[in-house]
Amino acid sequence: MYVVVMSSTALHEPTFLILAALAEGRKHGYGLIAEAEALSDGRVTLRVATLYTALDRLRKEGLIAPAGEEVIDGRLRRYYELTDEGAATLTQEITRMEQLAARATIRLQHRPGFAFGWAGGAWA
Amino acid sequence: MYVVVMSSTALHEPTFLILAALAEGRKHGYGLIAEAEALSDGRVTLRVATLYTALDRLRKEGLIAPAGEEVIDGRLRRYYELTDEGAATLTQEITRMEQLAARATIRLQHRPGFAFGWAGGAWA
DNA sequence: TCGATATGTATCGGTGACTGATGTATGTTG
DNA sequence: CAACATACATCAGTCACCGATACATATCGA
Repeated sequence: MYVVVMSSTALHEPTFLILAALAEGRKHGYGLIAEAEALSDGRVTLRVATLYTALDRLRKEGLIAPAGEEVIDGRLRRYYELTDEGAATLTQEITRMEQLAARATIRLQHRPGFAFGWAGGAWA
Repeated sequence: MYVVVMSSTALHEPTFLILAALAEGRKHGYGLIAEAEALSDGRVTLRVATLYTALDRLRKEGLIAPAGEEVIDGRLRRYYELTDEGAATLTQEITRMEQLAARATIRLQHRPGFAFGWAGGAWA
């Protein structure tokens, strides 16, 4: 009998951005930094310390896997790719975010004094 | 001249749930625990240590404010409510989550080997 | 009546993800 | 030739979260 392990703990933003950046295909460390910055409209700059510790952690968890090494212009690139489990985790995280965002939006619209989008929004 | 302070750091899930739970109106500590559990379909149980340290932090940051105390059945209830700044932060966080979720979804659909939803989904 | 459970507040110490600083090496640019 | 960009990596510190614990009152079942 199998037991499905539900981690259920929400991903932190840097971790989410790494998985999302890898969804398109394999990338190396510095490529991930650029992709995460693009994904967040320049809001988030992945720090190298965050990146490499996260890559190591995610690899141990089986969400990503090494996908070859190349030397470009004399510099080593270590590539990573999403595993099927990583893609599943990302999908689950997306669902969580969408659902929470939708529910929070509804509650905000029920907020006492909510202005309904126009100035001085009283019913009369 | 005003400078808009962009915190830009993503909220952690417990913190987000507290703000979202308060969006409807004022609530007290244990009410927030119940509401957070409902918001997350029972996935997240706010821990009291997390709750009270978060309430204190959010109050200092001006995102929430005390909203009265009552004694119900001999037990004290301390109520909190969202400030306008807290509502703005929550709105911003919702936008962030929706945008990242949408972009991650697109990248997942571009994933090498993506099955397009049907079994053995090859074109040939 | 008495222990267990639920409600309600709060603190302490530990864990883990993130981050600033720093290190090493090579290629490019002014 | 110095500065900068690319590319790898580690260490120590911070901070939100969390398990454990504490205290008080009300309720419920044996």
